[in-house]
Amino acid sequence: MSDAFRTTVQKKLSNGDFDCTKEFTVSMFSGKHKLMILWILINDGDQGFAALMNKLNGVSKKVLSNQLKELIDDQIVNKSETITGNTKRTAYSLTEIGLTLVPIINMLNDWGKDRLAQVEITQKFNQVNQ
Amino acid sequence: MSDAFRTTVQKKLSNGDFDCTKEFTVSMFSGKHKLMILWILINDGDQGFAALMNKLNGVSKKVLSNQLKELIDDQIVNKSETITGNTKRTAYSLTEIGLTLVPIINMLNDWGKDRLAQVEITQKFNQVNQ
DNA sequence: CTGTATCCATTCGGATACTG
DNA sequence: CAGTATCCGAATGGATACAG
Repeated sequence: MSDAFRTTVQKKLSNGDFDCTKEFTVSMFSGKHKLMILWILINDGDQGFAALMNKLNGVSKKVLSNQLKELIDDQIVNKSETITGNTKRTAYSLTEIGLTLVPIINMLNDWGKDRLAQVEITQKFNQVNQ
Repeated sequence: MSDAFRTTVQKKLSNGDFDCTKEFTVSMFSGKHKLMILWILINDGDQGFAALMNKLNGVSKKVLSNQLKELIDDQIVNKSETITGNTKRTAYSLTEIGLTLVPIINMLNDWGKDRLAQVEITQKFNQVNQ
């Protein structure tokens, strides 16, 4: 899923058209890796840039950087930098607003799990009857 | 949002990788107009092609056609054709599986409404304090 | 009315090289 | 470690013309 949502929603909103509330919500996680980024922050806690790179398996730095920027822009994710001596440490974490997305993400996960289980059963059923 | 989700998720699934349950759910409505299509079917009941075109405001036939095809493919939407005499009537409706998305879509709508209200209040607050 | 076929512009994400 | 810059290919959506 690309981000036709985010751009379109932002245009609508800046034109005073607020009839896109559900699209607005989806635009929070419509980047290809955003859901997974949020999932990691929810389950594994705060993460540095490299840790996210590893856990995301196959994202380029540019893309990860962009998706994080948008999440920060949308106030879903917070970036903190702590400097100890001459080493800088970056950490990304969920904001309070980001935390309010957790029930939604869990619901998405549950629906997908149930649906995939259904599909699997159907496939087996069809195989048996072939 | 484009449909990087749908394609990616389908590839993962066909490779036996089922670790994308939430992405799978989002892929159900990741096309630019799918959420709105579902919203219309939920609130206004079954619709013909032309009715959807009108209510969607600015979609091209090709795009609408594609998004409907994918929704049908995902078993979220059903297409029925009734022929009376020599006139054919097409109607799109939600399937039983499609109906199970309703709570999710309502949740998305609620979150967006609340969040936009927050943002609006914040903006007014900032204006007052300028 | 309900689409399909073609062409085109834009956007998004991936690979790679470079920087502090 | 944490990015930015550049170039590129693929995918999406829009406009328009044509068809059953």
